[in-house]
Amino acid sequence: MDELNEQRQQRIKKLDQLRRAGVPPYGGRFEVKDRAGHLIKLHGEKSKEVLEQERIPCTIAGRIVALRRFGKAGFAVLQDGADRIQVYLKKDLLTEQASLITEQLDLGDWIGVSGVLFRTKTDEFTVEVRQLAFLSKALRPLPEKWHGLTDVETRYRQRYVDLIANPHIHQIFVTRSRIIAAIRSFLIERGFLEVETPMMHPIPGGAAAKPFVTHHNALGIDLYLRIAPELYLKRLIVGGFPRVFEINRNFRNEGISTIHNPEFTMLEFYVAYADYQDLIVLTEELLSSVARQILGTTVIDYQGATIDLTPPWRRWSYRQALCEVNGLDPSVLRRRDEALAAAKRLKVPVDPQAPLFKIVNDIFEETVEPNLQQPTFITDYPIEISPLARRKDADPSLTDRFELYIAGREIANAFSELNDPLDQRERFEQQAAQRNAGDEEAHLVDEDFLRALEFGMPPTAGEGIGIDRLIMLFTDQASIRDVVLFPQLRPERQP
RNA sequence: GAGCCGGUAGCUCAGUCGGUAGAGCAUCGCCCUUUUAAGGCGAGGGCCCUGGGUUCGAGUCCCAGCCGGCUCACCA
Repeated sequence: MDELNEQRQQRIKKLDQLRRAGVPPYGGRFEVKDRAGHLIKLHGEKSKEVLEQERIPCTIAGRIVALRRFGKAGFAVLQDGADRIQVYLKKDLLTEQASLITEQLDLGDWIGVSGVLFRTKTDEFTVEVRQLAFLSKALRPLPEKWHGLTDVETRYRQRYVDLIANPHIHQIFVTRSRIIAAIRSFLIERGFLEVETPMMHPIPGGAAAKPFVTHHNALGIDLYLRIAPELYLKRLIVGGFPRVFEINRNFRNEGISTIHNPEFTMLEFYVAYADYQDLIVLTEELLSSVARQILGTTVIDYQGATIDLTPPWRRWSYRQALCEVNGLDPSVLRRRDEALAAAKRLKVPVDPQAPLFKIVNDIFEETVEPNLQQPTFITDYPIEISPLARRKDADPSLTDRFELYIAGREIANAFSELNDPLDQRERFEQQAAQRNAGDEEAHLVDEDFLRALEFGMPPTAGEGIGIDRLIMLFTDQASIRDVVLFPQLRPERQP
């Protein structure tokens, strides 16, 4: 018999013993009157004498994560959410049935207890148990108490165990939830309406990416899991909602890495009558206020580097940044031969057949992006790589667009939206041509979206923020898998 | 997709030159009514990721594969 089976059998044996004693091993309702964290906050600082005098009753529940028994008494540590509290189980104070339950307890079991708060000889804040309810039996042992669970594969595959064994992981996901809640309330306070748009699209659009395909049987059509909500949110601006946002999943059928999960969470928001400059200010306010609210500071530590989110952040135009970082003459932006030569000199691998904008962009991504550690708005992107953005009035080869970089990564992408339906049709057609030329990620022509624009979309600015990467930044995590509860992995062999 | 690293008890890890598979925690038994990595004595527990090969003999060497991590490529 292998070891897991042996431990499982032992626990099933205890489960039977509970059942024979009339204790259901998988009980029903338990009236929790207190939370460990709240008790600690309210009474955790009180002295032994004060606690003895006040005799504060309490009723809590949780999972047993530590058990120290000696003869006719023992201590258990209950995990209640993010908090742990010690309980004292003394035979003299318990009913016969409760004593019997105590004898059958294992690490991992769930119990509910009622008792009185006190302080032990060693000054530990503790519940002296008078009543004990058995709530649920764990058949599998918890990971080792000292090292916990560290095997990354098991941590991701069995996140439930990771969350039990590693309180700091638990905390990351609490923080994640708080950040998203803070973003949501920031936007709602500013008059945004939260909406939900389709996850299944007949035509994937709003980003350059490879989609997942699925099939609807009754309709007899293929559908695509959305790569972005953008085109639907803009339809809503056309429909007359002046401020909308959506926080939801996007799906992209591409590689997996420390910064890519096939499904990831995206915030997109759209503001009618505004332009991308307004969004620069809004983004500074949003991220710095969330940082203050959740982390208590706008100066954060990310993977050993200090990042200052105190506004204002640097604004740097795409072309200027490219030339300044590499000491290039602006003529490289106009002449393909010069751009190729610059790429070669800078050791940026480029396709010699590629068009000018592609060569320039490759140089940009290779040389500028990784150096943008402090928050930086890169503005005025070329039109060829911005098929949904409005042209700059002063220079129609550029767009009213910015991307926000922090810690060398793109965190946000925003622009004044293209609301000219005729220009949008031309851009789609250019994209379609790029697609025919072999670019699988170029946009498809979305006739219904064009129809919507023809009904008239007010001037609008829109932005997308990658929530997972933002959470990584705010929780100092190097891998997206550590901020996504159930990251995508290859299926394991049936356990 | 490529390169590098890893996979040994439930967990965390050792395993030398190829020679009967080890520790701590966990589990089981006994002792113990204020411990906190409780303690003491004793015991059980292994598909060494999978499949081939070399060898008298493979956890160890070779080949192929599976799973994971990191780096790179693509991307947000």
